[in-house]
Amino acid sequence: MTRVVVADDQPVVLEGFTTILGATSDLEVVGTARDGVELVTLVAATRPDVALVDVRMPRLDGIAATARVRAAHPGTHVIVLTTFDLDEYVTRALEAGASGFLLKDVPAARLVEGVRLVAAGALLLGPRVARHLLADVDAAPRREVPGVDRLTPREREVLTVVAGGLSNAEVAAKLGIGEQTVKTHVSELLRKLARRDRAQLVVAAYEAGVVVPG
Amino acid sequence: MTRVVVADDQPVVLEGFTTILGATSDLEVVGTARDGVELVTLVAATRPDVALVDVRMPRLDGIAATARVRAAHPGTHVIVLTTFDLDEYVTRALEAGASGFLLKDVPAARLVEGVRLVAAGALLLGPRVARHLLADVDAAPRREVPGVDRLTPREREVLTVVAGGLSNAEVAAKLGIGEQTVKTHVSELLRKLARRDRAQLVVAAYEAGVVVPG
DNA sequence: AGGGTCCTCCCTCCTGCGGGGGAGGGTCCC
DNA sequence: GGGACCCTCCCCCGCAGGAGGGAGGACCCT
Repeated sequence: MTRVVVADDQPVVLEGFTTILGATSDLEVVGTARDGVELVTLVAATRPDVALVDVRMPRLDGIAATARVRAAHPGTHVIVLTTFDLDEYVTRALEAGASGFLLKDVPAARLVEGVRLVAAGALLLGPRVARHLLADVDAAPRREVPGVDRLTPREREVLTVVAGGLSNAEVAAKLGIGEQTVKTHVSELLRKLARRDRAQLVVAAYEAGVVVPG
Repeated sequence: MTRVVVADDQPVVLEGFTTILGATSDLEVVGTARDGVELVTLVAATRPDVALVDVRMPRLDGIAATARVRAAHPGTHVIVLTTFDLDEYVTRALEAGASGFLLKDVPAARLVEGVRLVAAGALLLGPRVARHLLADVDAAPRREVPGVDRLTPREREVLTVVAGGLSNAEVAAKLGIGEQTVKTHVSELLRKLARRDRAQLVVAAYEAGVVVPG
């Protein structure tokens, strides 16, 4: 059962969302709030899986409320509700820890699906927001690790898994190949990246940005 | 009715996804492909709403196939299928125009929900991918590593050096102590941080922010 | 049709690593 | 004085990890 709270200053919106979510067997609305302050208190009291939060609210707006909720209760994923798909809210909301956006006139089916996916930890964005975000990805800070560019796709994949701290046998199981094959890939990684053992391989992976901490 | 095609070189995957999607009333699998070239032809012929595409395929890989599909038919939204939700394919796939990622062992319900949302134009990312993309936006979210606060000063020091990829003998030389002593500290680190080997210790160090890449 | 790359898997050999013990000396504080 | 830590060092032992080979099949490009 996924537990949800809804925050909006418009009673009609509150009513609508509660009705839709309450009609779904695996979703449950455990509370509603009419402003940001109420929301923060409500989340602290009910510890919901998902919070639907309007951007525009009295006393404490949706962005600030999202930041407080995320800071105090990381287990609660926030979906920001907007009337229009305004880009300027998007970045700030994401920085505040929001997991997704929905328009207030979203079809019932999509609302339900979105809540479920966000509860599972997914990030849910509209198409325009996506492009906006991708611009930042290109600026990802990576250190030059000599040899990473000469890795084959499979080797890169193995590196990622090894960098998670898995043993050869575990890597083999995860990739569905033999342990001997993993050893071959690892040896090749050590040679190409000029490292000595898998611990140094983990270091190289973090330096190269193949994995990101956090 | 949402029309879907599936592309994967593994018949079992093809079969599984087709069965799941076919059992849903508003989804319809209108074709399958075993490699990228087949996929491009299939999309041109059927104009589906969503294409589920494996990253690893013969002849034309999933990334390249995605780029061609998106260029020729922007109305078709692509979901990339991966074994992991965080690997070197993610960024390239998004640049190629993919709308989302799903693990091959995704639960049926989430698969169906994901397909519907992507068909509607949403961007769908897993939790780890989301963090990856938000790495530059989000302000360095240091993960809580249980036990790191119970380390003695010397242990913390050893951890930092070990996280540099040094062997026990090298750590000993660097700290001016015996190798046996280093082993004792390392064993203690493994125990307190609940890790198995020094590779996992390196991971823990990066997660805890004891060392910082870049 | 052939050369090159990649992925896959097999073998032997040996070292470094980590588990599981024990033990002495140092400081600090009760 | 007697704990309670912390740092230091020692032994034995089993094993995963890595070196150094070889080999077959699939694919790609020319």
